[in-house]
Amino acid sequence: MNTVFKALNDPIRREILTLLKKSDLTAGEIADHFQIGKPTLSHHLDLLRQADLVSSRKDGQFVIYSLSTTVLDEILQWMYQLSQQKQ
Amino acid sequence: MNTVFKALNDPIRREILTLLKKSDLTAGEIADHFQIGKPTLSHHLDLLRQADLVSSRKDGQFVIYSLSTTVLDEILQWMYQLSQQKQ
DNA sequence: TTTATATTTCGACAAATATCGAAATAATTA
DNA sequence: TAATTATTTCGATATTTGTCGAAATATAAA
Repeated sequence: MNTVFKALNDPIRREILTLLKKSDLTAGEIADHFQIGKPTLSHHLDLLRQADLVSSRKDGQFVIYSLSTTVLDEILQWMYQLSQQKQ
Repeated sequence: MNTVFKALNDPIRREILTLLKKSDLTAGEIADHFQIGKPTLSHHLDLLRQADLVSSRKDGQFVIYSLSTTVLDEILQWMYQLSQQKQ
């Protein structure tokens, strides 16, 4: 839970998730969407992977990233419980 | 959105939300649940309030905190969109 | 095998963050 | 009014985080 909220606590990482929602992308393709260096992006991807918010697979010299939704569902569950009105 | 994820990115602050889900509490009552100083807790409450995740009202010399769910609902919405399978 | 491309790791640094004790503010009680 | 209680603000500090350039690793192409 900690790692997930940490991973979500950054606009670039949240934008990465939104990009990956549309389609899988290589690290380079993701980097093209932002004005930050490759090492920085690689670090962001690492944090997202640590939180199990994305998965990656190697394809030749490329690394392809995909969105993982399992953990998101857990957080959704937690937030839903909180947001329910008490009675 | 930034301030909300920032506020949620701390176990103590998330625990505070869970406590407030059960009932409204004064700053002191919240502090009693944790092994941290009053100034630190006051700071946590401030971040939660900045994110509109809690509201506060004064009652004599006490300050009573309550959970606010409006912003949680917005985040829920965002996460739900992400978690939905693409087709 | 050399060169080029894609990505990550390393080392460093500036900015942000959590924490604390002391002091300040506000309201209550003696 | 003086003393007490509840909470926040202030100033300082240690830790974490985002960022970068350079170097390392891995694969593909010439």
